[in-house]
Amino acid sequence: MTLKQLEAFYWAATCASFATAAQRLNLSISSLSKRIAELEASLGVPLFDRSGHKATLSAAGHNILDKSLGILDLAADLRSSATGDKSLLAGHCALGVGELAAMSWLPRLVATARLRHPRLLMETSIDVGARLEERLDQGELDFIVVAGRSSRATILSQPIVEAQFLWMAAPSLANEGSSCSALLDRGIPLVALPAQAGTTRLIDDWLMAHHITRAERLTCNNWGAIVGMLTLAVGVGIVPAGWADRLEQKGQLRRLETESLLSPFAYSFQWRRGDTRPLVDEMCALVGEVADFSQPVIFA
Amino acid sequence: MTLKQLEAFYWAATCASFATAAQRLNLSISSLSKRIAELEASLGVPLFDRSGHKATLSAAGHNILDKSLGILDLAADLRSSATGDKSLLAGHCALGVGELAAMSWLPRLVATARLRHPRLLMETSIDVGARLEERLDQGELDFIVVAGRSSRATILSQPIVEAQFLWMAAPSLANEGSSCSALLDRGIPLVALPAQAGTTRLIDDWLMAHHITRAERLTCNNWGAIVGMLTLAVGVGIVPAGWADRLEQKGQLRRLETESLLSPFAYSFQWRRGDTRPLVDEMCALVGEVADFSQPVIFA
DNA sequence: CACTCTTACGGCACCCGTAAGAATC
DNA sequence: GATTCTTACGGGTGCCGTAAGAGTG
Repeated sequence: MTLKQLEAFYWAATCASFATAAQRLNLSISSLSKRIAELEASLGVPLFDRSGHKATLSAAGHNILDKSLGILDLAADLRSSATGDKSLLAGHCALGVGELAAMSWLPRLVATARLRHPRLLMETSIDVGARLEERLDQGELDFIVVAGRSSRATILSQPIVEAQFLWMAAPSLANEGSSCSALLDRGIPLVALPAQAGTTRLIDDWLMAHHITRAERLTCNNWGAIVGMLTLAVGVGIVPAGWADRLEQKGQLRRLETESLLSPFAYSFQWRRGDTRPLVDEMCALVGEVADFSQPVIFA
Repeated sequence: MTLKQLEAFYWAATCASFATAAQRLNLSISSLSKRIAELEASLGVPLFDRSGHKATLSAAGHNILDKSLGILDLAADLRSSATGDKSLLAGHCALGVGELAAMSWLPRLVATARLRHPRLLMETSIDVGARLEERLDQGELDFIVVAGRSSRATILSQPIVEAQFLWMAAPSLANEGSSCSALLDRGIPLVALPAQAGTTRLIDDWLMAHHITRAERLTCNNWGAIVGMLTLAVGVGIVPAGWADRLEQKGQLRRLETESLLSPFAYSFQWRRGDTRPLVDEMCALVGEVADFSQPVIFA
């Protein structure tokens, strides 16, 4: 029994497939498979049930999963306490955020994390919340920061920050004091992210509350393009409050009147249940420090 | 970092020398040395201070000693819980007992242990208490069962059983009702174990209490020989109560009258502080079950 | 000189990745 | 056929023990 075998087993057991686990370990699938086979031989017990299409954890595998994680955690603890690098993370970290985060605080997060943990390699994925959740569940990502809480039992959520969105449109479309619902009623299209995105739920709630059902939708999976379309008077849409201020100062967009504000939109840090690595705690705290959707890093 | 390296480090750190540790691990000294060097390279910190004649734990080494033991314990726990062999010990176990135990309950202990833990190899050492304590402290033994408690800070003691000793002499030396002190006063020598033995302290206490100072002593480090000498009327001596009955029935020895009985003699299970392996708990319980000095396995 | 630990070295075994195979859906 | 995992195989690396070396008391 070796630490490598336990590590291979842990990732194979918690990821959706051996292929995913192998990728996380920078290992070939065959080597991972052999490591697990060796561990099974060493323990004298099959850890996976290979009868089906994909290998699933056996009862014996379930029994030792927690223990193997405990050993790996202790080993990491020993490593960090030996080097004296107080809580210095090292290795490899895969995270996912929405595009809005990518355009605002994600660069700060990576910069800060690299500063505090120079040995930590970070791999960031930008995608819509639903897909990130899927990838987190499959074990491809260590954590994600997305809108709302996850409904999956395998994913834990920690609220991090709230973002305020505002309805806006180009000055050419909306006079000062123009109402959002009036514009939508006039058939001006709604420019927004696709259905899987968290902000789309926010918009739907608002529309529902205002009994607006027949809004025409233009969807785009890129916030920069959406803001661009708004400035070019393609339609109306929502924009983070901080962005709205800047765009209004430049005269590119105008804030719309609404009967009620959009609800503050809660973003949460999400990670896999059972993942007790210090990495998760540290990154959650770090995200809590830097997460701020209101200030875009780059503004055309 | 590997489990083998941690194991090598743990034993090297807790044994008196690398040589002892290597022996416990069934490993050559050079391999052990290299494993430790590799661990140090992996952690980037010297774990031992090699400036002196013998390698001593460095501060960094002290820091990770507990953690490495924790990892090894968890690994052993995982191993046993995976195989389903509920609390089945395996591997190698070195123990030490006095000769009296060797002649009475030690065979029972080994037999019982082998029955419950077929994969456990046992290596028994018979010696006097002081030397066993020394060897336990040096890491050559896992546990010992000796008279009294240890005074060393590095050794923990758990009282196990009390043994009653009786003064006896050959019928040719002592008439029925003869007094022990009278015989000693008449210059009949005392036949006993050497000074390092626990029972010698018991005798000294008794002599002190009875103000007997000028007893002539014949020492021998073998109980069989001592009993033999007693039966051949070489002198007087003490014998475990159970033995006394048998010897008296056969007419080989006669119980002596005394003003006061020898104090009941407490034997204790002793192990190294910090050794939290299940092996220790299990063997302590096992010894508690079988330890009984009163019935010798073989009687001539 | 006795003792403890480290270094050099030859041999064996282990472990990795590529590539092909087996089994399921 | 696509996906998932396992098995065969060549190459390199790691790890062990023997033997010699270095340093201490």
